[in-house]
Amino acid sequence: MWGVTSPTSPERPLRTDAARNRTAIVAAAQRAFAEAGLQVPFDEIARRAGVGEATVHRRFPDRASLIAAAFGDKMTAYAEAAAQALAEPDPWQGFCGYVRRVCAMQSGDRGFADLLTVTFAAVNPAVAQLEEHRGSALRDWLTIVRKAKASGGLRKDFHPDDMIVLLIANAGVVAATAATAPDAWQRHIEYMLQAFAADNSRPLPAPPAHDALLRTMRRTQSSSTP
Amino acid sequence: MWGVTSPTSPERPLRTDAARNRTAIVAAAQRAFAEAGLQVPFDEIARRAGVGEATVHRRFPDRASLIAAAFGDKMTAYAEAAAQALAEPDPWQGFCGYVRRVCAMQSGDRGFADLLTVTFAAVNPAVAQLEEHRGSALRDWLTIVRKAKASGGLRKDFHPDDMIVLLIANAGVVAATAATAPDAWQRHIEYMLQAFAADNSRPLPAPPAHDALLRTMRRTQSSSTP
DNA sequence: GCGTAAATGAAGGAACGGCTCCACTTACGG
DNA sequence: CCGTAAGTGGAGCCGTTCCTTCATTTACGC
Repeated sequence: MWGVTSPTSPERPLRTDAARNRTAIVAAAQRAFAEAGLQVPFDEIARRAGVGEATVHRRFPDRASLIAAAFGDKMTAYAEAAAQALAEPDPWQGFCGYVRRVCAMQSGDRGFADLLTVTFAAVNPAVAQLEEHRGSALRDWLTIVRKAKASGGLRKDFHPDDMIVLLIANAGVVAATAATAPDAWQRHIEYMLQAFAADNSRPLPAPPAHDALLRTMRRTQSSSTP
Repeated sequence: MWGVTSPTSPERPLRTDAARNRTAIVAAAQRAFAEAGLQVPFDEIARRAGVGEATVHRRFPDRASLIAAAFGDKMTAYAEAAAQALAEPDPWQGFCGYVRRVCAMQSGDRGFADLLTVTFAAVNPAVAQLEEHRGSALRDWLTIVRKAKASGGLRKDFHPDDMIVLLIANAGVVAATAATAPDAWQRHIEYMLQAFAADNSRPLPAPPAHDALLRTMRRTQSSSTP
């Protein structure tokens, strides 16, 4: 019973004032998430939107619904970035460009940084679409990796899941440094890209089981960065 | 007025029952911090120690005092690890071994992982000693880096502060994967070490200002990993 | 033993965040 | 216009966490 989740929903449309408020809430949530991460208090979002807290809860009964509404566009852009990287003529450039681009998206939006390291159970259509975009990006990523290896640019023992760990690491860096050294992530990522290059690559520990990483992303809430 | 901070303090010694409780609190805090990070609720620690919450607050008026008491030994080991790495005959092996060792310490203790990415204002002797050990490790680290560069193993454009970002990244990885893929950090670190090697190194973005990273570590609390 | 200062923890205050109730307001079809 | 269903937000409940108060218990010097 999560009510109407989109202005163009098949359900009975919202009254004009309600639709206006819904838009304001989503916009406020986008700003608040970007600045403070996915766990911003609801009352902060309500305050920014100029509505009561109850209105936020009425329109978005759980955090996942609000997150899905707030990040719909950004997740679309995320999936499109993967598709574009795939179209890049030089596969290794496509690979590097994609990694840089996604990490840059994380650095510009703390909520998005978090979002890329967490999955949601699809409790409503908006959340499901979010996860679909994630899946689409992932499928393209597998191809990006395959072609980058074939081109000789990417080391052969690179595992697609290495990107998940990279995103988690980058989310940590971005969260910690956003206020004080907002470009710190770039150097870290360039180090990683140089490590991913085929030249001079040396043996690595085995990657974690894919299942384990999926479970990692399924963690609901946890506190970690002190 | 933060009471007696060590059983061997110059102040009037604790009564035997109080000393026993203090020891139990520190032991409980070590376990709780290791499992759940630096922000474990005080009542959780009190419960584990089998004392009332008030007793914890009486002995350790603020979180920093308790953290300092709980991590005294580990910070000593941290400083010693740097000194030992310095004694290693092959400077590049010393460098790699130290990075691996410190990251392993982070992976084994979520509280310690957090601790290495945060500094505390020295409000009492125990905290001051903690920060002294951190400083000692840092001084040795500068030498480790210098010698590793001189030996030709470490790339010349490596900056000592790169380790801070690495510790932040690793803390994020460890926090996210501890429950599900506890060895995930190793592969990430090996990638980084290969990137740090002198062979085939390519240009990097400039590192952030050192001041900015110090300010980063001075952040008090923040929530980030969702 | 015993008097006393030290030590204790149950209880409670204050701040916060999620979430709900419900009396009041507003849009909008007729 | 106006009746009504939709919409709203202040007020308040519940759970959590930090921290303090204070009546009771305990260790220890004599």
